[in-house]
Amino acid sequence: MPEISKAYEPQSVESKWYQFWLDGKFFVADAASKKPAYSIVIPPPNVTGVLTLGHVLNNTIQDILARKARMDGKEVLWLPGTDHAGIATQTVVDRALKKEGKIRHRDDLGREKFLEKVWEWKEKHGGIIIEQLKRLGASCDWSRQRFTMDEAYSRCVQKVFVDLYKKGLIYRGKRMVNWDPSVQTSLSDEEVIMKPQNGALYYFKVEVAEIPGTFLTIATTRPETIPGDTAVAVNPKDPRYSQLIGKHVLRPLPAEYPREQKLIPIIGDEHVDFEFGTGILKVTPAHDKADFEIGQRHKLPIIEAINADGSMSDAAGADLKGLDRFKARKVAVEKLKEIGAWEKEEPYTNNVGFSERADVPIEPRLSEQWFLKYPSTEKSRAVVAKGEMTFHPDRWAKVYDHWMGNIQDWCISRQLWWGHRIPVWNKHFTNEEEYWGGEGTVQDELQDFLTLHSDPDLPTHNGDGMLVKRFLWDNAPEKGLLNYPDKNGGGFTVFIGAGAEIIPSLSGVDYPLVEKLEEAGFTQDPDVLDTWFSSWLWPFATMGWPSETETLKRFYPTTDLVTGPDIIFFWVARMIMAGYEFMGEMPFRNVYFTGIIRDKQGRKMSKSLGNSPDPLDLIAKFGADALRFGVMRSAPLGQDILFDEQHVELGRNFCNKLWNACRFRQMQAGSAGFPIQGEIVPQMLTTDDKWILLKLDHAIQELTQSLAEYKFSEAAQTLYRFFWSEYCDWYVEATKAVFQGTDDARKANTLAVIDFVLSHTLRLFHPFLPFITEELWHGMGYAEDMPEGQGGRTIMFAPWPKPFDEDFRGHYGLDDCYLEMTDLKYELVTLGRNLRREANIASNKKVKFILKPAAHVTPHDAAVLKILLNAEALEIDPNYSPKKGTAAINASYGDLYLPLEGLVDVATEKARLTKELEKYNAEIQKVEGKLNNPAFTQKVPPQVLEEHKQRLADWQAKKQHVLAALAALEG
RNA sequence: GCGCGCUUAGCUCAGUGGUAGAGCAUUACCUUCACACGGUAGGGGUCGCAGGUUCGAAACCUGCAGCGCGCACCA
Repeated sequence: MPEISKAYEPQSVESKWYQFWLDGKFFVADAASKKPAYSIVIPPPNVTGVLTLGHVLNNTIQDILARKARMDGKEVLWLPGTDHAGIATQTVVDRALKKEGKIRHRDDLGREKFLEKVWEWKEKHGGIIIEQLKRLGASCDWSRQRFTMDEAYSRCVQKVFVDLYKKGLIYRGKRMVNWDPSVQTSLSDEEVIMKPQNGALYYFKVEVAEIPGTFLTIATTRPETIPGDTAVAVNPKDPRYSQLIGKHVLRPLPAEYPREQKLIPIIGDEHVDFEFGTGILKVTPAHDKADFEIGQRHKLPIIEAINADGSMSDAAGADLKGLDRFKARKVAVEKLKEIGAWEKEEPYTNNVGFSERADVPIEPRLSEQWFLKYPSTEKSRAVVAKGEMTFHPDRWAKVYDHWMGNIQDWCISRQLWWGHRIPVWNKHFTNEEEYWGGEGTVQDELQDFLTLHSDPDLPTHNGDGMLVKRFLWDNAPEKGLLNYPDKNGGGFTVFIGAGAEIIPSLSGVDYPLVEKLEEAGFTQDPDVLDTWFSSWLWPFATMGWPSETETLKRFYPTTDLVTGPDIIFFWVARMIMAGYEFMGEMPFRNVYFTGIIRDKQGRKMSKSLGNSPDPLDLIAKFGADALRFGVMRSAPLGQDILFDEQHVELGRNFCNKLWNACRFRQMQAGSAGFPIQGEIVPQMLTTDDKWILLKLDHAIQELTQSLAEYKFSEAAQTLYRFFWSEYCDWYVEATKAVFQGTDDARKANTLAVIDFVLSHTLRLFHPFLPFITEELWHGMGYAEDMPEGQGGRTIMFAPWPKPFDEDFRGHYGLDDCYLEMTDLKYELVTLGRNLRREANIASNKKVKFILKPAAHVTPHDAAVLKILLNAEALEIDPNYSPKKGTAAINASYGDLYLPLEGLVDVATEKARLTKELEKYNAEIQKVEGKLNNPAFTQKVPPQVLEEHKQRLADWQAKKQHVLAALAALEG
């Protein structure tokens, strides 16, 4: 540090050291290393995403953990990568292409061309967030960076699909699913969020067909689905209506239908709540989950009134057909009014499911999808319940447990193009001959291959083995497979799941299966898998599974996972299940759930609110370290973080303080004009030296403890307090007494203490502030004193400071009594400064103090007091007797006098003392009240009694001192 | 509806039965030779409400209120 600027300038420092770390390959994990392993996998951000404050929080924590682990001597793997994020990415690219006017709909391009565009987009924008993470200082092993659609990763996904299928856990079925009409895909239950919506409850009436003139009133929130009604239901125990069960009503819509087409039965079903609405429920099996179940129970027909895109179908009738579902609601109401079926509407708030991503109301829709029955649920649930895997904060364990206890099958297929395509091929055959093919045909060849490589243990339909599945129409329902894949015509369909193990390049079998299948007219299932169906494999798929790689052996299970609680079910729970199912072991030992970043007002960050600052702007303005520190200092465990730029400013100020504290040391060394050698001479240590060393020891202990408990904000506060309030405010100021003196040996020793403290402090700071600490580590020359691999090249591998042991304390004479002794000295200083202030003496005015000490005061302590009090002179006089007009404070360290003649009017000082006296009197009364209570003195533990007695004595002593001071003032 | 969490200074939060704390904000004074991205000293709280346990409650128990979250859901 030859030229030290007055303020820390992060920009050039940050890029310099990040490049240095990359060049040194310091982030690269060595699977062959003998060190104990520490590993953490990044929650992969969306490949096309940009860095948000949420990422900053999350990745700073991970970086702190990783850097701390390196300093603890661990072999650290922090494995980075990105997620293909099916819906999000497809939507982004789709929108961009439309905006450029290149397409009106993705069908204009077709699947293959569209996917090319997505890959182009990925190549162009996919690196952005990774580069941004580097700006933040993330110490990821970039040589192991993965993407969820890397070729090897895709093979993992295929293998998992086929394995789970073989285990009977994946099945295809026609079910009620959550349908997003905007993207036109199914969604899992987790992707649907319920939102209260202000709507109306519409009442309309229907005539009972068998009893003309008798009408029933039905309440519904969705009149537009009336054309899809295939029954009305009442509770069989409801005396008002039970006698009507078995009769029919005339459905009012579509209005143009003839009478016989309007007849729908009145059925009895326990599901109906007779207190809601009128106690009569219209049953729309095609568009409501509960109604679908009623429909199944009563074998009701299903009429689809709404199309996949959310428009009304032909079956909705002439009036509604083609309309958007919400427009249709209004039109349906109008129509009911027109035909005289209308009764009334009431305002009503109900919960409506919204697509989490597209934020549009989802539509329950009957469709054929792939489902997964979750594997390894019991182990996964137990490991958290038993505390073998720890959640921080632990209340999330309860949320997890509840979900695991009510787990539903997972709809894993999506009607998208961007994603892992389902590894299933099928072809419909009209007859057996066509299926078997003639001698020498592709068909025949396929049969031979598949029979050879199929799994004999698999339950079969026609003896074809595992990977060749023939689902005859007749057999399909028995297997719970409803008419897959289509139900047109006779014949049968062959279904082939091509798992990773039979793809030639992996199995060593030289047979291009997929090509042959396609040559034989097979087509691949058009759907892709839910993005999370690849993400849930992340901890081991990124490490080379299914191969038993060295990385996997060394670093799986991972140590910590850091993520947001919003994806506890999407990702965390599923990773745990996948870990047990495929690795036989938990994927991570500890999970840390961050809070959610909100703005100052507590609102979620969002683009539309414009309350989401760009972290890169903040880095440019304040520095990456400042951003990290500011965020960490305001991120208590388990609570949301209210973000305010002031926090970052505080981080910037803190870095500057650190910078200048080091600058101060350099300036003292420079002016000392002699070579510094770092050895501390124990005999020369002052009480201040011992005090700061003991404070350092405390800070090391507290910090180590906080980090072990994942209390990052507490850790940041400890650092802040130690460095600013203890080191800078007291110790540095106290050392000026030495540096302004003439004793070179003392100066050298003080510098040695400073170097000791700073070199430890920089290490304690490094996980939080990687850039500035590296800069100072080298600039201050501390690197030179360390062995090559342990701080000599980079602070990254400098050993994490350990609390002082007995030998160390003994050698340097670090007895805890110095803490108390020095605290008392500093207390005197604060009281003395207070005296100045109360006397209205300007900060820059030097005045004379007289100290009447309680014990011997060394020349060093006297010099320290003089400097800290900003005194012109400090006279030590054990026999001092104050004259009239002298302000005084009385502390354990001694009595301090400030002759006020000509400085202030005595009345102000008198008022101050009187106020103080009142305070002491009140305290004395409080303690005396307790001590005079026999119930207290008899029942309280002796130790507490002693404390109270001592406290009383202290207050009384202070009172006496104030009385004396008042007397002194008056002379 | 079920479950979880929160309520302490203007703000954000620590505080597991014994003298109410921190940071920020705020007020006053100070450009003193590391730092004004700074220094020094202050002011500010019936610890959500009501009961109970206890010699003693911010803390433990019960009830209530308000806020937030998760799950389920009646059309």
